[in-house]
Parts: sequence; C-alpha cells; structure tokens
Amino acid sequence: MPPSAKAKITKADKTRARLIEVATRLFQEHGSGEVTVRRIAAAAKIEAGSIYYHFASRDEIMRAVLESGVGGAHEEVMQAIAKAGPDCSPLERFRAALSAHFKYTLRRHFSSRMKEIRRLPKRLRDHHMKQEREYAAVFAGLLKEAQRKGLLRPGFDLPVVRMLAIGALTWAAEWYDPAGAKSPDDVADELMRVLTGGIAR
Amino acid sequence: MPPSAKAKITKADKTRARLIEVATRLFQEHGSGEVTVRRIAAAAKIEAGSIYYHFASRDEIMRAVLESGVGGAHEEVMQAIAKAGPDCSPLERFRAALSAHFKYTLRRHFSSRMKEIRRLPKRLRDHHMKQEREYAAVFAGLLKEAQRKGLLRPGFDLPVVRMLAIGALTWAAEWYDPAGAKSPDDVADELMRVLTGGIAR
DNA sequence: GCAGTTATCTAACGCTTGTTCGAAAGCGTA
DNA sequence: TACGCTTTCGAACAAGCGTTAGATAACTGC
Repeated sequence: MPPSAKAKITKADKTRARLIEVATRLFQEHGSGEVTVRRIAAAAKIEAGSIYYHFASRDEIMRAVLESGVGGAHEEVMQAIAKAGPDCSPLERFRAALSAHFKYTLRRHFSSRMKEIRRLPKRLRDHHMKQEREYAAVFAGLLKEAQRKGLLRPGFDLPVVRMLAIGALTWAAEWYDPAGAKSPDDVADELMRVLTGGIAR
Repeated sequence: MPPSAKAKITKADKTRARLIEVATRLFQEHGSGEVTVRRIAAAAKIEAGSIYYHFASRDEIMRAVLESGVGGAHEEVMQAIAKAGPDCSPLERFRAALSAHFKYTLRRHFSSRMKEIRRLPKRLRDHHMKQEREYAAVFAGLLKEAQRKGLLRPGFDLPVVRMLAIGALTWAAEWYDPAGAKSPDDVADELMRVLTGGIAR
C-alpha cells in the first residue's frame, strides 16, 4: 500500500475520467440524444460493455458529465476571480468571471441545457440544479457587491441582467469561430463594455 | 377543378403543416436526437409509416422544421419592425425586433442550433445558412442605420454586439419562466436598456 | 511466479429505430 | 354508383440501441 492510501489513483479512476471527458465532447458536439454508449466507448478506445464497469447506466454517464461540467466551470471561474484579486472592482472581477466562463465553455464544449436536465431522474436532477444555483450565485454575488458599492445605476433587475450576460456568452460558444480574428477575451471584453457603458450615445 | 388552381390547399398540405408544427415542438422540448419518427407520428395522431408520404426522411423533416422556424421568425420580426414604423429611431426598431424574436422563440419553442445544422446533408445545410444570414441581416441593418445616424458610441464591433444581444434572448428562452412575474417584453426591454445605456454609473 | 483482485472483452438478449411497401380507405367527379 | 387519384394504414425489414454476464486479460502484493 502506498504511503497515502487516500490519494490512490486507480486505473479505473483514469478510465472513468477519460470517459467523462470524451462523453462531454460528444454530448456537446452532437446533442445528448445522438450520442450512443457505443460511440462514447469507441471514442475512448474501449469496448461498449466495459463502460458498465464504470457507470451503472447511460443516465449515470450524463449525470457525471453535467456534474463535472458545472463543477469545472465553477472552479475555473473562482480561480479567475481570485487571480483578479480582491482589491479590484467587483465589475472587473465580474469581467474576469465572464471571460473564464466563456473560455471554459469553449474548451470543454460544455453547456448545461435545461432539456437534458429535465430527462434525468428526479434525484440526480435536484442535485444538479443545486450545483447550478451555487454557480450562478458567484456571478450574482459580484453584481450585488457592485450595487452595494454604488457602482451601478439603479433600476435594473440584476438576476435578469446576470442571466442575459451569461446567456449571451453561453450562446456565443455556438457561433464563436476560433479561427476568426477575435480571441475569446475579445468577445468577453466586448460584452463587458456593452454591459457597463452601453452602445448608445 | 376549383376556380383558383394555384391556391388549392390539399389535405396533404394540412397534414404536412401539422407534422412540422408538432415536430418543432418536440425537437425543442426534448432535443433533436431524442425525437423519433414514431413519436412525431403519435403526437400528430398518424401512423409512423404515413409520415413518409409527406417527407422522404427524418432529415427532411428536420430541414422543414428549421426552414419554417427561421422563416416564421423572420416574418414576425419584419412585422414588428413595420409596426413600430419607419419614423421611430433605429434603436427603437431594434428593440421591437428583439422583442419579436424572443416572443417567437418562446411561442414556437424554436431555436436553430448549430449542432443540429451540422448534421444535415450539405445541400440542405447551405440553404439553411443562407436563410439564417438573411435573418441576421435584418438586425445588422438596424444597427448599421443607428450607427450611420450617429446614435452609437464608436469602437464597438457591431456584428459581435448583434450576436451577443440575440444570443442573450435565444438563451433566455431556456430559463425564462412564463409563470413568473416578468413578461417577455420586460425581459426584452431590460436587455435593451442594458444594451443602450449600460448598467455602470 | 503465484493468487487474488481489478479491469476489459466478447457475445448475446430484447427492444426500438428509420424506412419500405402492398393493401386499404377516403374522396372528388362523372 | 363506380372510377381514379390521394392519403393513410399496418406489418415487416435490417440495423443499431442499452444492457447483461461469463470468460479473459492485466495488474498488485506476497
């Protein structure tokens, strides 16, 4: 037994992680319904039956993909906020958070779609929605802080604004062309400029 | 033969329209991959085999759904712009267009997703993308007009701004709760207020 | 190198899928 | 009522689906 028994990474752990990674990509590329267990297996260079050593069912794979997706985004967004530093303006941190969200969505090709969640068994669905609420709370917190510090004009429905902003970027992952002239940061910056200052004279 | 041979609406036309309507709803509710020909048939109160009298294949149904979806949105958006009148500001017309887009997306439960388009045979895909470009051009035209009239601050990438704005609402159709306090117009208005004036002080 | 656990393969199952096709039914016209 | 055209049915197909289970291979600690 190795010195640290807790941290033991088995072969199964690695295979499981690879399966989630591959499934995430396939789900996002083709839509959840078109991705078969056999296709996930093929993409992970494994036989279809072997998947059931790691997951009890196809739904279980989906749950893991969603959990890993939101979890990963949450983590990276928190890191981006931390990197921006606690001293800079909440709006500047909000910008960093949006940018991280966008880049994660692009890289992991992940976005949690309501439709897919609705199909899940209730138990799994509840857990996922809780996770998603926690993720949204990060952005909400930054906006509230900005409001508290008097950085915002009054009269906005901040939850709606938050959803619109995040949604604009989540959708941007659908049309963004990595081969184009704009970097992901350019897009996030453009959104932030519109969001803070508006485009009208 | 009836007086006007051209305008004859056959029984098949009605069934075909019903199939597109039902398929549109199912595609959006469950995602394209999960909707089977048999389910579409059942929802349209017809036998599965009968569908192939109206459509050559499942892909052909999808193409029709996309075409009808973008076409319908285009039409309603144009109407909303016309209703606003040519005299009002381009930004006011842009607002009307966004609102119409959102309401259509909500009502028809339709959004054209890139993933689904990529799967289509090249021929059909090209036609659809042309249609989609024409739709986008309506919004682009309004922003350009606003710019030409000096209503906008300089330094924005208008195509990106346009995609972000439309995307925010397209995605909003995923989280918007019709049972909530806000009307679709409220959401579109909120977006327009953020878009024009910004939230920052 | 052997034993025992861990991980993967392989073949099969019952079911559903998209699609086809000949027969049946509906329907306007004479 | 009988005809021909249009529309729908209903059974069948090959292929692919998620899933299972027993045999096989790959590791691990002694």
